[in-house]
Amino acid sequence: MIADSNALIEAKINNLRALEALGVKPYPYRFDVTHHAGDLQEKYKDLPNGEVTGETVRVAGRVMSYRNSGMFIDLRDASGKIQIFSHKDGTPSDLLAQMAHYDIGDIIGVTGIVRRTPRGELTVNTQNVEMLSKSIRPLPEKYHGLHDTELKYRKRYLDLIMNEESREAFRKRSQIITFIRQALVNEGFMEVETPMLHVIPGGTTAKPFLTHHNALDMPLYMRIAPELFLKRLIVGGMDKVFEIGRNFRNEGISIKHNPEFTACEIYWAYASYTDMMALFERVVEGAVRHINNGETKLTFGEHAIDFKAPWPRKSMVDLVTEKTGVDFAKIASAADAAAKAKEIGVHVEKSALWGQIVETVFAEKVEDTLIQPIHVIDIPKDVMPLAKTHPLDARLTESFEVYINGWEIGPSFSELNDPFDQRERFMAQVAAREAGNDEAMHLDEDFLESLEYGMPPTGGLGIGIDRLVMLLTNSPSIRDVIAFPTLRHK
RNA sequence: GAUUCCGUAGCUCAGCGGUAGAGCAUCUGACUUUUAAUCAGAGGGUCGUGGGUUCAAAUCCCACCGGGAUCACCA
Repeated sequence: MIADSNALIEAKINNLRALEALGVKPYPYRFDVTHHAGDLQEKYKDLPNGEVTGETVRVAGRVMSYRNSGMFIDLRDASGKIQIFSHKDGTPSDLLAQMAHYDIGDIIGVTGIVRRTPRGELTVNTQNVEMLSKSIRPLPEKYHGLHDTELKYRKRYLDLIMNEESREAFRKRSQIITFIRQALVNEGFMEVETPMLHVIPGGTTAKPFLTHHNALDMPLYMRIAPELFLKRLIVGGMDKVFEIGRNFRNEGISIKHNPEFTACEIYWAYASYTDMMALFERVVEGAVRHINNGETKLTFGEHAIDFKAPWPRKSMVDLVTEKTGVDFAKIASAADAAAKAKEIGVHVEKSALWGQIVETVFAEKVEDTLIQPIHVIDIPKDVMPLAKTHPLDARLTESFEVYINGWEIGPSFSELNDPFDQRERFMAQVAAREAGNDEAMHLDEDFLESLEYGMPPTGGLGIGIDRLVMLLTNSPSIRDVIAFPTLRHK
């Protein structure tokens, strides 16, 4: 019955059989929980040692520790821990006989009186205990928890049972997403859902996953970004929309990349990128305060990061100049730019455009130094095919990317709504694709048609939720904030 | 994809050419106001898999499987 049975599992099954022999049903249907451990800890935090309350509670959770032959049990639920006390003089003997067959890992429900022991531990004095689910597999080592990274990712439930840091990271993830959603709704944005199965993958440059619809007998791509559909909603008159959801990119896996990841994309009609910068700051600073006792300062690794807005705004070209001494704004041709890049030790492709060269130099020389939050603005048009041309420099766009801890947290721009300009940009992408760049965008005629009906001037914004959660939970790997990261099949 | 490190009991880890080890967990017993409970005893292993070198391999070499890290594309 158990695929990989061993002596430890057999011992627990023996306990299960012993309970059944005593008339206990090991997998009953429900239990009325009246209190949670964490709430009781909070409610009675000032209860003096040795005091007994008059409160009878019903708590349920997992047995994490079993001491003095079961007289003391540490019970943990989603909110925290509470001790269970069953003294032989105060507990019915038939109940004690059952409890002798309890194991660490079992899920039990306890009815009893709350007190604080003379040693200071908040405790429920047993009146009744019920087996709610018999565990038949051994838990990992109680002190060190589960360290093995592969096991943590493949059996996340064990990681969550054993490691408080993991529970905390996923609690905070939920709080961050809930905060962002609520903050946007409070500002009048409407949450929408757009397709994850795309006929044409669009909205960014990335390699897609390809799948197939049987009934329609046609290929479909998993979305790499929701952008083009959200803009269609803007065309349709939904002036403030956002979507929080999964994107899929068929690219390398790393400490900062998972093939499926969560992004929040926001579109705001009649706004421009400056409005989006302020919105970005409100949302992220607010999220930090929300999970950080109202404070804006957090530590990530060796860095102290202050999320307090406003964040500086510096153009990508100027940042490159500051770091390298080379002012690419004064270099007109791609060939000269490439030569200059080579001079300062940055390798660029022969076919690279001016904007691609600037971005490459930025990525190699500047990115890692941007620890405190900053808006890197006015990104070259060559690498931003969906952003409005900058009114003061046609080589640039009205755009920004937020960098924190040297990571790009999210891109944003004034959305290109000129259908003629957009068509030209798509054609440039098509040319790049034909020249061998398999990440270049596809031509999306249907999207162009929607722009031709007229899209208002619009600000757009994307936030990489996983990276934001990493930052806010001091998690060095994206796998620490994605419950079930993509792994090779074993 | 390249480079590099790791894989030993259910878990956390030692051992790194000469009989497979510890702690927790498990089992038996003691103990009944403990909290990494304690004390006494016991059981538990195809050292990731397959090949090779050697009198002898967990240990050295090669391949493969799985994982981590770094690098490249990318949020």
